[in-house]
Amino acid sequence: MGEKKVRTRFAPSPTGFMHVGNLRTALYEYLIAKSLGGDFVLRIEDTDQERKVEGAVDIIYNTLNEAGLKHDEGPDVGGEYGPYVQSERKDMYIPYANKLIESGHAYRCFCTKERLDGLRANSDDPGAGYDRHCRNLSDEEIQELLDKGTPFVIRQKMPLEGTTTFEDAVYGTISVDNAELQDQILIKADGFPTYNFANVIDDHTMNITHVVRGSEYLSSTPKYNLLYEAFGWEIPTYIHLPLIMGKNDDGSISKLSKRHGATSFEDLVKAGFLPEAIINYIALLGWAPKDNREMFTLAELVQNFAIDGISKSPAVFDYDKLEWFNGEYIKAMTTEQFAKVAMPYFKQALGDKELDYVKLAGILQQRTTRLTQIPEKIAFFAQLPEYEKDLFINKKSKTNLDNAPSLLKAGVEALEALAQWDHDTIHDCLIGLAQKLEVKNGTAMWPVRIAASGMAVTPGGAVEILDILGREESLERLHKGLDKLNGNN
RNA sequence: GGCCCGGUGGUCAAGCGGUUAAGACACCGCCCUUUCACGGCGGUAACACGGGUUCGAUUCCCGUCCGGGUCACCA
Repeated sequence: MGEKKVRTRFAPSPTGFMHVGNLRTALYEYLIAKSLGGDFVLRIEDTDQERKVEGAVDIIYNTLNEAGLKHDEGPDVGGEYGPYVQSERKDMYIPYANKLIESGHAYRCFCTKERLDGLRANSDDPGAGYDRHCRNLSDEEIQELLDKGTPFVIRQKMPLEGTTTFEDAVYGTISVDNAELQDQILIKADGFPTYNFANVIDDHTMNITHVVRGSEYLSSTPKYNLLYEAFGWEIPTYIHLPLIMGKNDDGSISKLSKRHGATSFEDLVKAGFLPEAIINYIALLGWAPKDNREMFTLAELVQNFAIDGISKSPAVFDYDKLEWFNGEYIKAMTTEQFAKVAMPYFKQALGDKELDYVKLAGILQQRTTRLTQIPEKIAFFAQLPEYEKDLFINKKSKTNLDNAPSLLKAGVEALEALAQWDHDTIHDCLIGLAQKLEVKNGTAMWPVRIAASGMAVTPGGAVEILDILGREESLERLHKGLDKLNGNN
């Protein structure tokens, strides 16, 4: 008799984007399943017909795919517990709800939406809820309403006293007074189940062993438990995750949401972050390994993940740290790999201009932390920007407007005499020049780099820039610089 | 407001009765250097507060304060 196979599920509702909080939940669900040799299933929770968004399901597939979180079962890959879309399971829920009515754990509520709204409006208690008006209708009353075709919802009949207690794998034992629990709706007037009800039915019928979700569900978990108990079903292992928070403009902190900037996976990718870096970073938002390690591939996370490493306290999403991770991932790539992911950004800055992209990638790789930084860093390759003479002044390099003209002139002459134009030749030429003039390397290099780029800060030094620019364009730019220094321009 | 959860540097986070309270990001210096980066070295900075329990509390208990979550025919 082996243990039951571990099964976790990611159950997003198709809202049109994948929030990082959801992605992190999906990641942990994946890691828990895989680290325990189990299955990770995808279920689409689309019971809210009013909120349907076209194409939203594809975004879920794409994100999971780009993130590498491969699901074992789901609407697209199938499985023996289908269907995996809740709207397609619609007919399953009502019989279960009726069973609850029969056993006295639920009842029909004929109250109108207007009455409910009025209830809230007339109360000064912000926590006021449903007054259980229909909880004790007589059989005759119910039959009469039914005969008239009055629309109704099905509500869960909560115990009026006592407490409900459950165990959470990260938060421990949690008890709530039953009196706190609302008679929540199980089946809506349109016949669709609410999220809370569908979840329990689906998790049970799909044999989910570990229910992993954000800690915002902590306080509604007793309601779930009561449902499991009413059906006599085995209660799954609960694993609630600490929330991911965002910093507001005023410095306060709240649950990460749209107002905190780029908070969907897509936004982040658009902002120049690599999927691997995003995954690595969010894995550490709420979980820490036994040792001090920070860099993890997905496969390494599977090997190292442990539920007892999950934290209880909320974590603030830190873009700086994400950016650091991104830089590390960029540096870890081969130059060819980097050139490949950077290509769209090269094109964006350079248009049709043909340069040696691998060389370009070589000088950019060590100084790029976000792909989107690339265009502005290399725009000067496409066109020499307008620049001020003052750029030739640099204290550290000991250059100024007095010595720059002769320095640059000597540089141009030396470079023009070159039989070959490649990195090493240019390098030796300029170093040799510095020696001949008895100045620091930097003193000879500075005016050349400025004239070649028109920028105070560039990726790569004078040698690299000249090499990439090529002989003709380099010399042309250097002459322009000379003219500028000599006041002919 | 009721209920639930949390509280170690600015941020992430080790720690699980005895430590000079790790590490990472960010920040600040210095070094390296043809600019900026990268890299190397070093630095500033934390156990929310008050009571207990204990020989001894960051660690255990209680209270206070602070923060967050939740109270929908949303998920």
